[in-house]
Amino acid sequence: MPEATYNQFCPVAMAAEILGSRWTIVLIRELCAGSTRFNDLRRGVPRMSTALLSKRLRELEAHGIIERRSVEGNSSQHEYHLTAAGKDMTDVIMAIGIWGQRWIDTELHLDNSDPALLMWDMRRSINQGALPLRRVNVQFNFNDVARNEACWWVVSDPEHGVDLCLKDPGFFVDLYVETDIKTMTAIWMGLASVTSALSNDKLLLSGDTDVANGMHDWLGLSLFAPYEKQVAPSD
Amino acid sequence: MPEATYNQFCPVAMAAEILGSRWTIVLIRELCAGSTRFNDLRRGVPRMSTALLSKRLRELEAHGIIERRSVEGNSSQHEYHLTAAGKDMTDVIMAIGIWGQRWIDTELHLDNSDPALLMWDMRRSINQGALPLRRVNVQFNFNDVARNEACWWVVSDPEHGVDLCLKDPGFFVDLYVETDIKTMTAIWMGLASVTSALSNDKLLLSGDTDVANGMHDWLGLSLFAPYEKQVAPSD
DNA sequence: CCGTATCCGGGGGGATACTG
DNA sequence: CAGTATCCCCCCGGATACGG
Repeated sequence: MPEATYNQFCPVAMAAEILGSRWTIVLIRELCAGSTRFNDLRRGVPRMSTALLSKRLRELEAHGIIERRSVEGNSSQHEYHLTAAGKDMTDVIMAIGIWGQRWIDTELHLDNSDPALLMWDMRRSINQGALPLRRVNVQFNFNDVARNEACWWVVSDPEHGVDLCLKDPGFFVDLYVETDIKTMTAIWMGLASVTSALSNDKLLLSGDTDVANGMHDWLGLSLFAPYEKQVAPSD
Repeated sequence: MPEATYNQFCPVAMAAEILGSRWTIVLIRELCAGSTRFNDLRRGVPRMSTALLSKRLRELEAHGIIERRSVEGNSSQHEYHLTAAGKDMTDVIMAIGIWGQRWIDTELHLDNSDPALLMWDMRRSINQGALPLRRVNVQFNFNDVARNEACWWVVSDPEHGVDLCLKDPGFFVDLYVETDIKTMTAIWMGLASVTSALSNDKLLLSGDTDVANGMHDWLGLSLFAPYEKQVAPSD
């Protein structure tokens, strides 16, 4: 945090002194999305070093945006929770995200999309209510991604929530999803639909027909998917 | 602008790559407030070097947020206008400002408030409709500010708009406003009222009674004044 | 799992001077 | 008025290794 402050009384400038440092906005987004544990936060900001993450968390705490709590029973475990001020920051994050969704040309960013991050975000928005009332295991295969990050399992269990695995959990696979990372990202961001990707042969579903047909329901999208892009894509 | 990008497809992260560099948020605020000329922008971000201002303007242009136009008749004069994308950024600036107004403790910032910046902001929000339909000249005296920035004249003319002068324009003075910089800033930010400052003897008005009595009307406040602070001030 | 400590390079950006 | 040009320091933040 630069003590080289803007020296302005304007609330925008004062808030900008917090938001202006690298990674802070993205980190707050991850906190607003619900992550509370250090390693969960890491998954949402994978390219941020642990040292910097730790530093930013202390800064946010000092600014009264988050609160650090010990997990009961284990004093070396901690959780980071948004304060009232932090929850109120959701409005800021949404405004920023809506602007980005509407005005930033995405082509470039789609190409080097990180599968781990995509799956981490997708996991969070899976709509269990649209899945059968039993354990459902969906295997995602990305055909254009390095082998060690190409295959993911999303296990939805009415009792345990949704789990994301990079190792085969060994369960029966209800649905196989085969696609490339760019298509999957575009769908999740609301720039393409399951239906259109299927008819383009960019997306292949095999397995349980009901689960396959319901994909556009149980696959929740990005919070910003509803906001239509206002600029034409570059290609 | 760091090419060291966040490498995330999330719209929040993509927008944060623009907003995250120093001064950018404050500069966009000034653009949203209506400044279009280089030197007008400077007055809104007085501590920013011209070199950096120029650089940021080029970046904003590259991002499609502003458009640089030549002033007709003089090709060496330029104006910076928000594009549609830039105008849409107003929502982001408002969200940030509202958050700042509600949650940031202002005490520290009020103390080193810059009178030039305050007057520049105040000038913009003067409500001419609440002033007599003639030229009105209000002289502000700050009793705790270095001599060369202590005295300002605000000249409102129905035909020419509102002008701000640091040199005596020589007109008859309709109203003298005597106060300290902290009080004036607090009033403009909505943290104090003209009435309360008068009764505290922090503010002294002399001259035309009508203009004095109407001050809380013609003195428009900060855009963020209506939003109530959610945290108790530190002192 | 949950961080801290330390090193170190690159560049962001402040200051100053100068031009058309 | 509207910027460029240049210097150069400092510190942000990436990388790596290590402790509880």
